[in-house]
Amino acid sequence: MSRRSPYGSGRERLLDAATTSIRRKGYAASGIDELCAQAGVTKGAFFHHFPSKEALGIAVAERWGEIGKGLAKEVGGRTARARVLAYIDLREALIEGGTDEFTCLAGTLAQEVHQTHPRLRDAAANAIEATAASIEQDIASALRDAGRRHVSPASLALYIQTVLQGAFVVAKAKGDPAPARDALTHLKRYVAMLLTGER
Amino acid sequence: MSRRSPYGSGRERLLDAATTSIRRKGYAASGIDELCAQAGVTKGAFFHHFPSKEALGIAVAERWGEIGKGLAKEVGGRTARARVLAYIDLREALIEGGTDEFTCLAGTLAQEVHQTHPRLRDAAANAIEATAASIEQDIASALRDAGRRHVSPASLALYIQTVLQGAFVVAKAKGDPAPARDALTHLKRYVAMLLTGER
DNA sequence: TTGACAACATACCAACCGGTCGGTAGGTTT
DNA sequence: AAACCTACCGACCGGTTGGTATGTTGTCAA
Repeated sequence: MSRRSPYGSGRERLLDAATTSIRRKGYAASGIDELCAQAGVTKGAFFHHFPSKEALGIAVAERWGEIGKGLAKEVGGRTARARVLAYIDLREALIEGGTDEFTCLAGTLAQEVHQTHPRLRDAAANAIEATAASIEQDIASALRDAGRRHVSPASLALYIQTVLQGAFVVAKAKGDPAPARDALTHLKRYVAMLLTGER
Repeated sequence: MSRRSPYGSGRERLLDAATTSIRRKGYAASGIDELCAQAGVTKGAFFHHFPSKEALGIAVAERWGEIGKGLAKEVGGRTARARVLAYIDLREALIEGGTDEFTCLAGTLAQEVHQTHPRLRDAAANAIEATAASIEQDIASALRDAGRRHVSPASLALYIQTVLQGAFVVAKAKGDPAPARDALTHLKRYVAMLLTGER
C-alpha cells in the first residue's frame, strides 16, 4: 500500500544476493548470515523482510518467473515460426560467462528442495511453467502453420525449457558453457524441423 | 590386496544410503549422522571408510558412473540405429515411480556442488560423460549409415544425456514423471529423424 | 508535537553440523 | 604369543545454522 522512503533497498539486495548464491551453491549451502553480509544488511533486517529462509526462496523464485516471462517479449520476427526460433537463439546467446551468470535459479532450486520444501518447489515449478507458457502461443501458431496437429504446443514449449535445464546441468558438471550451447543447436534443429511443413 | 571377512558391508550400505538421500534431498542436506542411521552404522564406521563427506560423495558418483555405463549394455537390436532408439526407449521406461527412484545422482550432485567442491563435480561430470560415451559408438555408426557427416557423435550422445538431465529437473519441479517421459518422446522423434537418410 | 510504523541493528540461543579421538573386537601374520 | 590388521563404536568438540527478542532510528500523517 504505502510506499515511502527508499523502499526495499535492503530487501531487494537480499533478493539479489540470494539469486547469485543459490545459482552458485544451491539453496541449502546459502546461509542467511552470508546472504546478509553480501547484501550489506544484518540478520535483523533479514527477518524483518522475510519470516523464514524458505519465504526468501519463494520470493526469489517468483521474481525469477517474471524474468523468465520477460525473455519472450524481447524477441521479434514476422512469423510465429521465426519468433520461436529467435527465442531459442536468444537463449543460446545468453549462455555465456560463469555458470552462475546464465544458469536457471528455478531449476537449481527445484532439484534440491523438491522433496523437502513443497512450497518452494511449487514456486520453482511455477517459474518454469510461466517461462514455458510465455512462448506457447507462438509455438501453437507455428505448429498450426506447419500442419503439425499431433504435437501439443504445451509439450513442445515445456520441452524447450527441459532442454535448457539439462544444458545448465551439463554446463555446470563440465564447468564449461560450450556443451550447453551444443545442446541448443540440437534443439534448434529439432524445432526447425518440426515447424516446417515437410513430413 | 588381501580381501578377507565380510568386506564392505557397512561401507556398501553407506553408499546406498547416500545415493538415496542425495537423490531425495541433495548433497548438503544429507547429513552424516542421518546417513549413518539409515545405513545402521555409527559415525565411527563412517570415518573409518571415508576420510570425509566429500570422499563419500566421490565414491558414490563413481559407482553411479558404472551403473550408467551398464545401461547401454542392456539394449539389443540388429542395427546401430535400432540400438540407439532402444536405448532411449529404455531410459523412458525407467522413468517411473517416485522422483528419487529414476533421477540422476550425478546431475543432482553436479548442479549443487559445481562451484564449491571441484573434485565432487569432476566425479559427477565423469559419470555423465561415461554414460554418454557408452552409446557413442552406436551413435557414430548410425550417423554414418544415415549419411549425417556434419553431426558429431559425441555431441549427440551428450545431448541425449542433456535431455535426460533436463527431464529429471522438470519432473522434480512438477512432482510428476509424465513431463519427463514427454521430453523423451520429443528426443526420440529428433534422433529418429537424424538417423534417417532423408534430408 | 506526537505517535505509529517501517526499516533496520545488536545480542543471543539451542540445535545441528562435519569431523576427531581413544578405544574395542576379532582375525591374520610372523 | 607378540605384532598388526580391518571393522567398528560412541562420546565429544568447535563452529555454524536458522531463528528470536529487544532496541534504535527515520519518516510522515494527524
